[in-house]
Amino acid sequence: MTVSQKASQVDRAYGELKADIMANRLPPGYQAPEPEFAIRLGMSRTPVREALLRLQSDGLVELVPRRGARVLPISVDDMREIYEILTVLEPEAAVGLALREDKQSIFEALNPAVCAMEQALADGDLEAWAEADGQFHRKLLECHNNKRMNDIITALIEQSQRVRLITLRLREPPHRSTEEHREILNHIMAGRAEEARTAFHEHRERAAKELLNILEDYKFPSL
Amino acid sequence: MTVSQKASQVDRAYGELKADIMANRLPPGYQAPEPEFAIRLGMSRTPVREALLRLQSDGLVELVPRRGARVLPISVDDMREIYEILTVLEPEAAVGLALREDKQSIFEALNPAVCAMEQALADGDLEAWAEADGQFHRKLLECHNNKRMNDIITALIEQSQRVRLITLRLREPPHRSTEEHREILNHIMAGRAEEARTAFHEHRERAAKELLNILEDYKFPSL
DNA sequence: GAGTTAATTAATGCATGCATTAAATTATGC
DNA sequence: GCATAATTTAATGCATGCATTAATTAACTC
Repeated sequence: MTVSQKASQVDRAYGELKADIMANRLPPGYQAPEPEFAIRLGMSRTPVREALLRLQSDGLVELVPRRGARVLPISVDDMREIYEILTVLEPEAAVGLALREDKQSIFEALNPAVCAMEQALADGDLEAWAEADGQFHRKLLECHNNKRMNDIITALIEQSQRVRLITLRLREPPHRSTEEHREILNHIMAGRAEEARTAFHEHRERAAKELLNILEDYKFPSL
Repeated sequence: MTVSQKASQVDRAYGELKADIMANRLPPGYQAPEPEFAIRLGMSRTPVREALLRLQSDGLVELVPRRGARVLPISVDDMREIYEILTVLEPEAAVGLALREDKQSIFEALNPAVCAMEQALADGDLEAWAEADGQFHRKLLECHNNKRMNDIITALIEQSQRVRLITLRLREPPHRSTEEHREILNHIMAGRAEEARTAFHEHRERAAKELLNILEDYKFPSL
């Protein structure tokens, strides 16, 4: 059994604030002094501050001297930054998997996610699709044994999560994207490392372009 | 003039500890409880803890519950992780520069560093060479406008800094490496994006192999 | 009324104290 | 002796208090 590490106040604060931010309950731009968060969470400033510092290093929040913490908005430029990194790092992880021996475990980790995407697409369930998509990317990283890369990518995805949530409904049903995932998995399983890289790279590139277009079209002030 | 933001205790603690770690005055594996650092630095636990948290998110230190903070050793596997990321990210930054319009400012930023490397090599001054090398990589990132990428790479380089310091003397004079830098700069200036990427990629790959070989040959327990 | 200065308010940085609880140490039983 | 239990020690998590200082508001002069 998991030794349910009774969560510290810091963990609670971090978890709740992060969840609130990601779900847009604490919208981008929201700003409040530490004491306010402390009251809201029913604890003293000390653990709250530590949680805010973590969120800051996650890139979700900014601590502005004298004015408290501000939930960071995400601009088009931020998305560009994020996608530039994702488009080279994730494909590299895929390459790593393609070169691995124990393909079976990889398949077991990734195939369910791809199947779930296909199913969700057929059902027209966008939420489920997004969840499965996230699953695929998380599992892929998990299989690739590079903790640092995993952490980096995870943080970037979390930063861009809110934008993706919003744009999810503004785009066409993700047929293409779903196929690409299947294709990437096939390349990995067949050990075609460079093909896997290219496919993944194009996948992210296309996604990035699509997203940036939407953002520019709709002229979101900041998200 | 710069409004010399009087440094907070946290900044001081962070700065000193980081410097001590990077210079191996606090050697990898060194572990001490928070109060000890506090005494050493002549301040209370509060700012020390915050500094340690920062160092933890930098990947230089680990906070072990009940046993204080431990300076993280770097293993061969860590170096692999780090170089896997660097070998794809930095070349991407070089591509970015190769595609830029304002080549002049790029040249002005990077050329001095390459010249310094060439000079230091001629002088047989390894320290100066390493410094110039660092300079080149820092400037390159600075020119490329991707703050996130900059932060990520900087953190990774800092993590591996100590190892590089040690291995610096165990390798051949860096003729090849110096030439590669010149070559990369030439590609960037000529707008040959993909060539810049390849050259940089190979540069990092070679450096990584060299380093990993040394580490394996000398069987460093952990650094 | 505009601009300046004084007074007030409140956020933060840091120190400190204390309860909790894990480690370490000592004592105890077999 | 060795294993276990009891005791002591000490690190940490968190709350709190206070001095400092930036923002804000009020007062005041011209």
